[in-house]
Amino acid sequence: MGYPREQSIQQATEVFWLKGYLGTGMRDLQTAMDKRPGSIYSAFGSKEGLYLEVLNHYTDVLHEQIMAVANSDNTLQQLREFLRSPLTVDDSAAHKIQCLIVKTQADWAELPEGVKNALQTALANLREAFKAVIIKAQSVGELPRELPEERVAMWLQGQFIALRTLATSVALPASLTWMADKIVSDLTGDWAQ
Amino acid sequence: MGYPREQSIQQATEVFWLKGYLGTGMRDLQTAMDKRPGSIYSAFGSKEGLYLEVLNHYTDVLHEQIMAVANSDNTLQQLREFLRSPLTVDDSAAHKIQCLIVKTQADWAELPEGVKNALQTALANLREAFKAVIIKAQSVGELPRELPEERVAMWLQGQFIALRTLATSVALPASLTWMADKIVSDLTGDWAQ
DNA sequence: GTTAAATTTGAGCGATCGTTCAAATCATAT
DNA sequence: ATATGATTTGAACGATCGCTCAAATTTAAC
Repeated sequence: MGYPREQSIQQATEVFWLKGYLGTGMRDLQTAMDKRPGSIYSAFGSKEGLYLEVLNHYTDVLHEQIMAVANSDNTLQQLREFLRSPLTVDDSAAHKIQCLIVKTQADWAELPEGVKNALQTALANLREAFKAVIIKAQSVGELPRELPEERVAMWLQGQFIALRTLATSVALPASLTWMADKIVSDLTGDWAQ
Repeated sequence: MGYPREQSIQQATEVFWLKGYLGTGMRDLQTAMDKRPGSIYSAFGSKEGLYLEVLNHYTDVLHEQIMAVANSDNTLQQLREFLRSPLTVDDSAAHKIQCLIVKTQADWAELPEGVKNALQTALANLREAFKAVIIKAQSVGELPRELPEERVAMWLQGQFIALRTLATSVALPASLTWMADKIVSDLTGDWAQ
């Protein structure tokens, strides 16, 4: 029972990531998961319940990726790789570039209360992970000690969002790689190229 | 006939901005515009047609704001003001912070082809306006001549998107003002504060 | 004041939405 | 083999979706 559930969540993730929360219909999910409505509802309760599990899984994966940066040596180098990595996917996975949280947040006014809360929590969790990156970079001497960590973490999260959003509409990977590098430069504080 | 049409577009803008393209129903628009369906359809053809006029109007206003920065003296100072300005609206207008184009783009996979094209065009137009700001700043000596203008314009558009997106979920205006200032600092190249 | 054209009205169309639930099927234990 | 519980099925519900169009109303011209 455990494994098929994980698989269902991943299939549902594909759909929500492609179509958004409002744009995804239960029938889309039924097709992607190859399950009938009663089955989905007994397992997840509602469209909202299914989305919440999808969001949790998505956030966990992203959180781990960022914490891997924070736990590495050469933090800034790993951060640069992290920022660059999603910009090279093939066209068929183009919808996976945009941050799922930001994408869902666009439907804010129409979302169930539970989804709104989960989005806020997810954003805060990821901001904490970015903060861990900052602090680690400070501890290894790659960043100055006297930074306002909270604000820099928010700024870094904003840069991540900007990169992922631009990547959905800007066709040139070289420009995005350039921007990823500039972000790291702006983090350290000198304008390099 | 001309003026009421303008008024209708503004009322429709409110709804689309609050609820997004998919989240907005014709009945929401009928209520906001105080018109019955046949009237709206004879004037705008379809929900898509109405949205396209809304998007055009929104883009025009934003384009003018950015060009006002480009046409001012003290370009970077005006840019800072422009980046700061939307972060101080009251809560009832909170939905007007997020960029309408980015918000609509989140529903990408489910949008009519005409809306997709219009979004791409709008983003490109605004990027041109940001580029005009860069070039003006160069011409008055506030930025170095040898910048890659296209990429910096894309970067600046990304910063704008990041600020507006963060502002919808971060409660502290001071942090966002700090970030707006950092954006201008990163544009000139030195890490101030 | 009458007429013709332009505009608005609002009931209602077919399609799709999220969801339910009785019945069928599958799994497990004895 | 058979009984029992867990799971899945799929038809169908009420609500809402974008949209249509004949009828009513408003506007403009003479």
